Amino acid sequence: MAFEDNQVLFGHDPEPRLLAVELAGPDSVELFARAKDGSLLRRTEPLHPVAWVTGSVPLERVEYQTLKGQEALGFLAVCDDWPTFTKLRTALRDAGIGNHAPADAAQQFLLQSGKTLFKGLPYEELRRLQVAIDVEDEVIRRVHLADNHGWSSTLENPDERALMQQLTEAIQQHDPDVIEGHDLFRSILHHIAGRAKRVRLKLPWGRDGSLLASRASRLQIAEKTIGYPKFTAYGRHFVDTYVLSQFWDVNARELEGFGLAEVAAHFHLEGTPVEQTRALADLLGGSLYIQAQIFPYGYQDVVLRGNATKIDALLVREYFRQGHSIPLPPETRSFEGGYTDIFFTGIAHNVWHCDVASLYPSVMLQFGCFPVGDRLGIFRGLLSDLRQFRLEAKGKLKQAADAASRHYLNALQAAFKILINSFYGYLGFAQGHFADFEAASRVTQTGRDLLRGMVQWLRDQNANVIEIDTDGIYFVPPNNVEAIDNLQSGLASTLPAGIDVDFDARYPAMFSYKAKNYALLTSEGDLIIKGGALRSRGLEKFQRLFLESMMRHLLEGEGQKVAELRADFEAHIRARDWPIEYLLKTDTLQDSLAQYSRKIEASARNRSAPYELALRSGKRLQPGDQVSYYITGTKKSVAAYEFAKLAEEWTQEARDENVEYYVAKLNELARKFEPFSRTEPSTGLLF
DNA sequence: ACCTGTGGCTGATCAC
DNA sequence: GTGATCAGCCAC
Repeated sequence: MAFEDNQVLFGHDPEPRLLAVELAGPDSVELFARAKDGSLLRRTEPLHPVAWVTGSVPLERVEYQTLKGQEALGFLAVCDDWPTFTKLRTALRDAGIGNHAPADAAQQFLLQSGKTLFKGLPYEELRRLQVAIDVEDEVIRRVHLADNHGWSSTLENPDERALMQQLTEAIQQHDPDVIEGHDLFRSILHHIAGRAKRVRLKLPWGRDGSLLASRASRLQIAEKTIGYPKFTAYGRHFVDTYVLSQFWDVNARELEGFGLAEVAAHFHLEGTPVEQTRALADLLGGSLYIQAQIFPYGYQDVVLRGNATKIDALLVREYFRQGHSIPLPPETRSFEGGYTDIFFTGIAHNVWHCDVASLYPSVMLQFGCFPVGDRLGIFRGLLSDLRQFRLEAKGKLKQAADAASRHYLNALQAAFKILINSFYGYLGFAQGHFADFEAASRVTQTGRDLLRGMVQWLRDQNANVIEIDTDGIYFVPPNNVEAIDNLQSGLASTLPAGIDVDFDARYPAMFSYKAKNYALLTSEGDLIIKGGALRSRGLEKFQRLFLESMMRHLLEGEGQKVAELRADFEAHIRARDWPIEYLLKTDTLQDSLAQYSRKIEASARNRSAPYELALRSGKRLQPGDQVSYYITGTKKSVAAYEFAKLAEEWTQEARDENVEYYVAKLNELARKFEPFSRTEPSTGLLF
């Protein structure tokens, strides 16, 4: 059976080639689909929005159904139409009645029908339009367009109003399913909508001729909350490659900045901005196209919603299909996480790494850590199927001959991986209806126990354990050939069934600094640096470069060269002959400027340079925006927020960077690592 | 309006 | 100076 036939995962209605769902009338949605001959199909279907409720409020045109089981959200309120649904939501809130009432029509329809977008529609058949704009003095001068079938065009018109009119016509004529752009929401569409309003031009970008619309929204990406205007156009999806880049970097942490030029350079993408945008969307968006076939959300929302939320929607869809009640999200409580420890700091040689293959998913399945409220066992079934599917997809990927199926299978396995890895997080997700903090706690407890057992076993074999973090161990193997031969099988035999350990890498040398902070030298001579203290973007570039060179010296047994390195860096700072980029600090704003000011007013936070600069310069910066700055003055101790200047204020002529301040920083850094460069060139005695 | 989790390190600021 | 606190970023 193909994975696509799994109805819990891909939905219980296999209707193929759907493109979009939109609310078309009070009680109907319009469905868009791509016919095999390439034409656009449209039809309407009825929609009766539903809400899950703990009790009822009397309201006309609302009918209540009793759901199976004993969970708190035990009734389904079925509304005649959308206005009634809106009234119901208000009434429920006013009456303080617990409920779950998804306020998105496409989600409602997809959830109820079991349909999803894009099933059986090859990625290439999606009509994607890429947009970029040239802005000079706040005025839009040119619009660059391209699509995924080889067409491209640049619109240019000194009359801005006419230019945007041309753009609108191009969109209507080209009729894309997806509009892609880099910083599409916060920059491109924001500009276009702003300018259009100014010149009193309407933007009928919808497939029914309706106008481009927007509302303020926020995006949670790891520790960052990014404010943005969420634009919508009827029958189309907006995909922002800036957002894709942000999500990608949560795991990679490799991007210095998030502008198109920087991101494209990082991925070695050639061509014009629109071509780079398309390439980025292809590179980072593959799994989202699969996700759209799985989750009851529009494509645009699949991109913008969090993984735990999407898993919740899968569970709710299946409970709806079975007419079963669902729990309210449980009361939150904190719980302990992974086991992290460090047993040796300094330089070690011949370092091995082993880790437990997908620790948390394995623990959940082998130790039965599942949501207590999931009476139908959907969570367990999904997780177990997904694991199986991912293995199968990877197997097929190995055998796939043509590029298109390789691309598809790779996207498929990537989507499965993302989902699998989100299941543990879902257990501790405060808004998850089936969240279970006890279960989450058992998962991590079991993980910690397993790791402790592994560490003890390795020590019993006379291995030297250096550092561990959650599911992996760095260690120096015993000095005994037979013991080494049996290390992997021996360790494996101590572990429970279903818990597999991989010995996945060996390194000639490791610099172990602090927990979650270390550097590895590969046998190819590459340096792998981990941890905020050693490679954070919060550090100035010269500090990162110093650390990198220093660690290379340490790992290559040339610690004596570090003193020279420090002197060289100091000379450059004093000579002021580095580009200013070496001295810039770049911070990402988390608060809005107004929030910052309020907090300062209330003494709820300290002053900080990037916010002060943003306020002083009058720039309208939002959460998620980055500010690059350097420190001026002459004394080594200065309050950064008083002496900071924006990067763009710096000039070659003035060169007013604070030399003493940066030299002091360099010396502080060198001093911190000085003990490690004094270590004798290793004789292997350390391990 | 939106949200997957915990653990750990560092620099900046500020009260003492 | 020192310690506490916050913000930011990173590992898994």
